[in-house]
Amino acid sequence: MPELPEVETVRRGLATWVVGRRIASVEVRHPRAVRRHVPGPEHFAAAIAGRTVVDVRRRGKYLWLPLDSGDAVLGHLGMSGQMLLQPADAPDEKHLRVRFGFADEGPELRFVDQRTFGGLALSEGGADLPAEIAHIARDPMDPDFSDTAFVAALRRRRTEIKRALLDQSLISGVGNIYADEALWRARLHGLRPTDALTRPAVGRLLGHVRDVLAAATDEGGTSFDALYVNVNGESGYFDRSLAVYGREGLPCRRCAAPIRREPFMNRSSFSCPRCQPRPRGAARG
DNA sequence: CGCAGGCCCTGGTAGC
DNA sequence: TGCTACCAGGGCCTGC
Repeated sequence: MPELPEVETVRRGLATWVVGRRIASVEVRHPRAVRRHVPGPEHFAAAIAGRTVVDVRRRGKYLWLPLDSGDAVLGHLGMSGQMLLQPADAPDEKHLRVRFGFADEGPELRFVDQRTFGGLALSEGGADLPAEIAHIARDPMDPDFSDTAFVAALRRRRTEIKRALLDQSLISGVGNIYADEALWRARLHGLRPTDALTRPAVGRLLGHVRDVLAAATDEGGTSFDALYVNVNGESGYFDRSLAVYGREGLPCRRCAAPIRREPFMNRSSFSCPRCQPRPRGAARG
């Protein structure tokens, strides 16, 4: 569920609360949370303890905390990951995975993750950009994202447009929710073949992707339940603004046709049957 | 190489 | 009531 707007909301919260603070202790409560850190949980904890957080950065759905050692704590929230600032004496969350205590004895940083798809790792020398995520494309809010290169790369693909939007090596930060929302705004069905889209059509779609990501970030992200929250445990409000996602059977906000839901990659796609006609030859869901 | 699909997880809920 | 089945889904990995 956390896509770019949700991760950016968390990044901003962390930037406010942890930059400039020295980490005094690291406690890994569940080894799966640091499974991407090959040297293991003990190494993870030892390499971070004593270091100061100097920044909080993001690319797509990945976050990282550059440390004064030149390394970085790299994190992904997966589906249910949370980064929470909590008083040190607050009771442990049920799904607390990693706890960071600070030398100033102020609020702790806690990584909480119910479904454990998320995780943390120490990226050696990764303060600027962790090598582990070098394959992740820039996201569309990155000032160095190239629109023309994206349009060209997308049109070279031999796949469907929604699959391309979800491909983090082509454009990062977009997940199932915002892909559906951007496609609705662009009046494109997700099964449209990428190589049949014109440059202007892809350019318009990219504009809608950017618009919906920006609007959702302004609202603090989207949340349907208590799983996604910012660092203070608060939910965003963008779910009120969704046009198609999760709105099966409800009227399209443009034309009032009932929103349809179709199976897609073991999950669901939502679209308007009138504004977003299924392309010729595409199998019915 | 590009692309498609399986798998990892667990809490909530629908259905019987 | 209590059980089971299913669903949510991002990214890594494998196989074609």
